[in-house]
Amino acid sequence: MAEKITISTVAEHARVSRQTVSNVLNSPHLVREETRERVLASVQALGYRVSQAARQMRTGRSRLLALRIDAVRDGIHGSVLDRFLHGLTESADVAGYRLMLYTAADAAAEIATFDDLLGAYELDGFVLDSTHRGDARTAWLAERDVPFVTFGRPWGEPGWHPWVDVDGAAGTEQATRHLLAAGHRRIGFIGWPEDDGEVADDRRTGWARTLHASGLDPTGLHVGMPDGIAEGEHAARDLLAIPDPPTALVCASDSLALGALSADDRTGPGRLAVIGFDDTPVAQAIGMTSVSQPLAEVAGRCIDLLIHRLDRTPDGKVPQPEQILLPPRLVVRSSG
Amino acid sequence: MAEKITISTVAEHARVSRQTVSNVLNSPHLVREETRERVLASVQALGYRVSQAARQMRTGRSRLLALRIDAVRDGIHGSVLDRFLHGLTESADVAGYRLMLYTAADAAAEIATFDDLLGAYELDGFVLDSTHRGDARTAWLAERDVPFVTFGRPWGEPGWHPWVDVDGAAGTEQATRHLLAAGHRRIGFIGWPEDDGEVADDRRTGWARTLHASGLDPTGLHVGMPDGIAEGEHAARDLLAIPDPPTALVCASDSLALGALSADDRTGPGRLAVIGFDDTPVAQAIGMTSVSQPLAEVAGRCIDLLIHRLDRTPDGKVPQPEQILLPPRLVVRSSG
DNA sequence: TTGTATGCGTTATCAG
DNA sequence: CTGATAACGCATACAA
Repeated sequence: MAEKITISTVAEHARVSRQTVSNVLNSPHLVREETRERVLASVQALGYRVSQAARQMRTGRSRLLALRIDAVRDGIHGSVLDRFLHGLTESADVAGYRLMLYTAADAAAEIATFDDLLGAYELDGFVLDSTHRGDARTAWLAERDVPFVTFGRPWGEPGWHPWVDVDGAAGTEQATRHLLAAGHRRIGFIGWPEDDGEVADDRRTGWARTLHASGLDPTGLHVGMPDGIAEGEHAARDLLAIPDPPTALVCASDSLALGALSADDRTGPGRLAVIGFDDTPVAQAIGMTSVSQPLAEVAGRCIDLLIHRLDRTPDGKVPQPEQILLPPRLVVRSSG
Repeated sequence: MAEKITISTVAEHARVSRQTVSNVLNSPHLVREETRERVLASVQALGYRVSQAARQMRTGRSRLLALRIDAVRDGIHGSVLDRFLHGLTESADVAGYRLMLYTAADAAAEIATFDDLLGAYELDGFVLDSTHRGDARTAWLAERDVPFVTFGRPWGEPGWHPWVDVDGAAGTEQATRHLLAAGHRRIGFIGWPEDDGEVADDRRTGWARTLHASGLDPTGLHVGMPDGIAEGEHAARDLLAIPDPPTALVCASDSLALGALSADDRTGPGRLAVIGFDDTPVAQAIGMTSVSQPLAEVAGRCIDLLIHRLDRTPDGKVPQPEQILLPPRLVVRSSG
């Protein structure tokens, strides 16, 4: 076992005081170039690393960020979280932060966990997702001045905290435009029920406004269903049964789209065109056209915003929260 | 902002010494029942939480475990990691540990990260996955006496470190038995190339031995391909082209199985039966029979083994490493 | 059983 | 620019 290498070890080795080493690390501008290089060389030579625990004790900051990881509700969504997680870890890493995971069954439990994590580990910030109007979690955190970002808009008042989101309406708009360009004129939409939240509205809106902009009437061409394959199939059957049925469908999720695809047993050129949302592995697997969210970028921006908020804290004043809305990208495959 | 609640605050509130509070927390048996309850009540009342940073400084233990999260190579595998991750987080939580994430491009980078994490955060242990024969990571960790478990066997000498794994051969055996029971006699196997590692061998073995046990000859009925949909389709076409072709296929992954499925355009009773492996969302989505790994249990056992190793460290002697091999479960759907 | 003293590695303050 | 000193919150040996 190698001896523990502390800041004193380095100081001795570089023949300076302990404090100078600390300065080299934390306030390089205070130290003469020559000295700094010597110290840095010693740091390298000894393989010294600052003890986060000791630093944290002194500064009250842990350089730790936290993210909730849910039980897998809808398996099909797994990969979204997956890619997001990787992006977060990587971005946090380059900024000198680490990501910690926690679980919670519901919002109340999550808030209790905030308290725990803050008390025990002095976490520097949180990344939240699946936010909704009047989210109790964001209110709790804001009230205590805990830094956080959300992946998802606070639909009520979009400006009050930092967030990053993907423009769902722009996504369904792209999908709809693509179908229009392919010659479709009767384009339906399968989404989630009206009262299912703002994301549902958002995605439907992009489709509806695009049809309108082309002088087409979306009335009667959309149906809302809970998310799921069977639900998608059912919804598609309903839409195909109306007079002058749609020749193409835009869907709010890959699950719905997958179901829709199986509702049509025609093959060849006359086949129903279907576009999904999220570009999950399922879509990739079966060659389904889908709207892809730029998750790595979302993650990167989340970290940026959070770090920015963190680094400015010493000023005393909280900076103006920033918001970033990212466009998704249509991945065209064979289904539409 | 509420005042910082330290062990002294609690001591005052409970009218005992600071030390007594510490004892209540760390060595309850040293404290009289009555006193202990009073202290615990104060802890509750004040919402006190021990500072991990301070504790860590004293004890050298962080109550932090680390896991690598890769870039998504094969999207279809995403959900496996996902469920595993959730299981780990949850199990670690109940044991009083937290999970930290890190990324690394390759084994060398991962080892550098070990060093970093150990030096800066004094991590208590690591959970590794995708281990292989002669894994440099496990050797490095073992050499430094760093506690770790792996999800996956060290195929060379199975007994030298704690691990949890899923019995792949048992999985393909179940799949093959299921097909035999359904009346199939010509059952093929699509796996990975011979030199693709031990997992590939393992999964193929289960299939082959089951056919043998039924007096059937597996010769010429299997093909190895890199993982992928297109590869699966190609492999299936090859197998269907031989004289007396298979009527059913067991596959080493859902990707391969998905491809295999699309290689057969027959419908109805005569259709090629296909069974996948991993029970990914894709399988669930399209109703494909697949072998499911008990990921939550794997995660739980990993944490158990790790904690066990951690808690015994004070003894001085390293306990005998334990190994756990878990059986997978066949999820029967419509494809086979 | 309880209290007292000390140190873990770092950073902030302040004097040189 | 550099060096001494205190303090962060907790746990441990030791004495009472």
